[in-house]
Amino acid sequence: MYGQIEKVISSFIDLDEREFAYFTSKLQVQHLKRKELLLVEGQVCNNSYFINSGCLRYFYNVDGEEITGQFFFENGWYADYGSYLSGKPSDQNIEALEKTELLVLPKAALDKLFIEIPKFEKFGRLIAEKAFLGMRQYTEMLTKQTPEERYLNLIKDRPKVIERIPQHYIASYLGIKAPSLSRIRKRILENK
Amino acid sequence: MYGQIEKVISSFIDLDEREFAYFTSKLQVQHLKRKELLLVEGQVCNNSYFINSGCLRYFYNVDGEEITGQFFFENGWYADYGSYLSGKPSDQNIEALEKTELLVLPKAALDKLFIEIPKFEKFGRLIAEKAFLGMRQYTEMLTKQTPEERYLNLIKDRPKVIERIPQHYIASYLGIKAPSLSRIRKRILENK
DNA sequence: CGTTTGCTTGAAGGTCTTCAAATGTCGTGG
DNA sequence: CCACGACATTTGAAGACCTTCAAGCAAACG
Repeated sequence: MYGQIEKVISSFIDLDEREFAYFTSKLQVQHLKRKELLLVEGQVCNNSYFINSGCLRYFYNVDGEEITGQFFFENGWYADYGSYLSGKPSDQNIEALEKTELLVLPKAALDKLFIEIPKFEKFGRLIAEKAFLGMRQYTEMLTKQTPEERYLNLIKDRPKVIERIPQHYIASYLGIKAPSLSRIRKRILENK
Repeated sequence: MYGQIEKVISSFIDLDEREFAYFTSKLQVQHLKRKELLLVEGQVCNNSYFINSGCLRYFYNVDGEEITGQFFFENGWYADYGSYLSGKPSDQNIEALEKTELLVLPKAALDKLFIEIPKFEKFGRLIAEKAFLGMRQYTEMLTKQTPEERYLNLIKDRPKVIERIPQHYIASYLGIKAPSLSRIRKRILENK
């Protein structure tokens, strides 16, 4: 039931058996169907989620058009950090792209863990640091690389995205439109 | 000498007088002239910096061209988080745009504080969370807004940038070239 | 007061977008 | 398990916006 979460937590902090059992006692399982929404714009994100299986994407709306911000796969964490931290309504939507199983960690539970087991404060810091670095990397990708370079690097660095995600979502994630990505793929094939 | 740093720290965690004195005992003062470099690509960032006065910008090179990533003003913090956390060489350069006074907090000192005064672990988490939100906001600005919207919002949200930073750095920060920003400004003036 | 640095402007060129239509693929219900 | 329908991808043509290159002008630092 608790999949790989112990391994993932252990890569951040050392917990003994009792602490881990206490931690898992806070978790709930949640299932999502393909295309089901986990969070809708306007709601407050009061949980963080560990992905046991499946995958999620988050997106936001600009002039009625969806922009995809990121994809999350099994053994990853998701929360709308902005809403989660501030308690304000989210401007994100989060959607399951496949049948997905989540472990839900309510904010109240994690806040309590920060106090009861101070090691978790470090866990919180490391998660935030990692989130920051991921976001910076994404930003630099958008500013440093041409669309074609972005796509080639995505193939190299995150093949899961190429294999499992519909192309028009990938295009949006790369900052271009679906027809442009299609033409980029054609160009790459022709130059091989 | 320690300017506003006490106030800024207090907004994150509560320290008593002794703890704060212990904290400041770790700090060193550093002065930079206009255009002086604080960190050069390839060096490891082993400090974090509190800005007493002046301002900094960080930039990185892409095909010989400088891209400006962010500006930092008095009472702000700066560190190249990527290099700081990993111990790997930085790919950033950091430059003083004005005569600048810094308080230097060595990484070793902060790591020691995490252990000696556990409250600092929370400080570290809050700083990381804030850094993440700032980076996400910047990314969404780049993806959601047109160049003209970005410039208008910058005027509204961060007038200091408009007043104190040369225009071609602002252009780079907004993801466009200097001549384009110049034309945007012209367009705005004409439509008033 | 000179020299460096930054800003503006024009013309030409490139790349992505838009719009639209045709083709292809995949998931679901029968 | 098949067939249908919805959704996704590809492609063409035209257009928009930013960039490039280059030159002239303005401003500001020392």
